[in-house]
Parts: sequence; structure tokens; C-alpha cells
Amino acid sequence: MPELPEVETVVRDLRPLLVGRTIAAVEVGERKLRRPWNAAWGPTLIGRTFTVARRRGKWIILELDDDRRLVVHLGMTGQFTVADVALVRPDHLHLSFALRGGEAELRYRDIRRFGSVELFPDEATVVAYLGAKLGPEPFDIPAEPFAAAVRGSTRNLKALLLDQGLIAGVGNIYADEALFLAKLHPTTRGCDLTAKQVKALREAIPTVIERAVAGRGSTIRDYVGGSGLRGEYQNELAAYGRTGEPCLRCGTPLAMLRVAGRSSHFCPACQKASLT
DNA sequence: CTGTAATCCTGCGAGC
DNA sequence: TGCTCGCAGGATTACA
Repeated sequence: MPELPEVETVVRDLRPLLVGRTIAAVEVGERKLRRPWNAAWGPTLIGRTFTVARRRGKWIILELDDDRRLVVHLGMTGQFTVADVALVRPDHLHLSFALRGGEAELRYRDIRRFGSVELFPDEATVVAYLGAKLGPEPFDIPAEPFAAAVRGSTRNLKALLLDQGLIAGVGNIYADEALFLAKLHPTTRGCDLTAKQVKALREAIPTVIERAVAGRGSTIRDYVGGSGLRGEYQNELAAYGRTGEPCLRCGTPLAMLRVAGRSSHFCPACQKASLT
């Protein structure tokens, strides 16, 4: 569910609630996550303090004072929040980390269990793991390598945008939003873009992501930030989920197409299939 | 290298 | 009301 803006919002929310706090207890649910939590990890975390909360692509990294890192992916329905222990334990809660002081706990909830929470021994192993699969963040996409990758590929633009190895953090919502902003059709092949169009695409991505971060992400269904608040950007979306509704630029009803295995929303009038 | 489909899961809305 | 079907912010794998 969550893409870069949602994950960034979770991290920003968690940071002031977690940094400096010490783990007092760890509780583990019965059901397995996509990449299962190792039962041996829990006891070793007691007494450890969170020092840093950060993000890389759609991954959350929580650093501990012994150099280890909790690495979390929210999958489609993951929720990572600090909640008052007095609040009723929700269903689908898989992990909870009680914080010293007694009044709050860090909770990992995930209905579909596509997400994961794992412990890494140090930064080097995290870099080895994530670095191998993630490209640059949307805010610093290097112009030349990006242009070469796009124009050298016969893959369609939707598939390229969803490729975490090309750019980290873009998912189905913001891929559609970026293509709408750049006036590009999701099925257009990378190799069919002009230099100008590649530039428009490269610039549209951070623009869209930045706006969504400012709006605390989009809550379509399950997503909530680190303090349990819903996002607000779903109301600002120009393409995603607006099939049949008028294009905000030209009024033409938006269309929907299955591209790269995902539903893709676009304006058939201002996002023409490649003709250059 | 491509694209497509299936897989991992649960829940919800649409349609009958 | 109850049923089935299809779909959902992701990532990986198998196969044509």
C-alpha cells in the first residue's frame, strides 16, 4: 500500500516518538509475515534504545544503540505506529515493542502480511541488502544515467517507474501521477521518448512525490502514519482512482488500463500513446 | 531481456 | 441477506 510518501510520513511521525526510547519487552504474534520474524531476536532487544529513524525507498530503518537495525517493509497493508498501551490491541497485530516508561508501545500491524520486520547486525549488512535492489531516491535521480536507462529500454514507462532498481520508492499511485504530470502514456516504451520527454518524466517524479509527502501521503484504504493518523493526499490525486472522472487539464474522462500487471489511470487525450 | 501470470494474504464492494 | 468474483499503496518467481 504505502509508497515513498506514506513511508516517509510514518518515519517522520515515529522519529519524535521513538528516538531515545528504550525497549522494555517484545511480543510476537502467531502468524508468519512474508519474511518471518526470528524468535531469537526479541530477547536480545530488551534494554536497547532507538537512536535513529530513517527511510530508504519504501523501507523503514530504525537504528539501535548497539548498531543493529530494525528494517521494516509495510507491504500492502502494514501499519507501524506508536500507540498508547491503554488503546485496545487491534486484530492483525504481529509485533509489539513495549517502551520503557510503560505508557506506549511500537506496534506492527499488517492485515495481508505482505510486509516484514527484520533485524540486521549493522549498517553494512543493510546496505548490502537494500543497496543491491534499490536505485536512487526520486529527489536525486542522476540525469544522464536515468536518460540512458530509459531510452535504452523497450520496457513501457509504467514498468520502468515501478522498478525499484531504477528509482526507489515509486509505486502504483505515484507512477500514474508522474505520468499524468509529464503527459506520458503508461504503455509508451522508454526507447520511444524524446530527450525532452525523459527530462519531463525525471522532473515529474520528485514533484509528485514532494507534494504527496506534504500531504502526509494518500489513504486509499488501510494506510495510517506513525501516530495512527490517516493521509490527506488522496483528495489531491489527479489520475489514480479517477477512472471516468474528468481530466483536471482537459475535461476528458480518464481511462484505465492494465499495464505491467497493475491498473493504470490516465487521460486518453493528454497522455497520448507514443507517436514520436 | 520482455511481458504476463501466479504467488503470498485478507477484506471489501459490486452484482446477482 | 448471502453468495461469488474481482480488486487492492508490493515484491518475487516461473514461464512463454
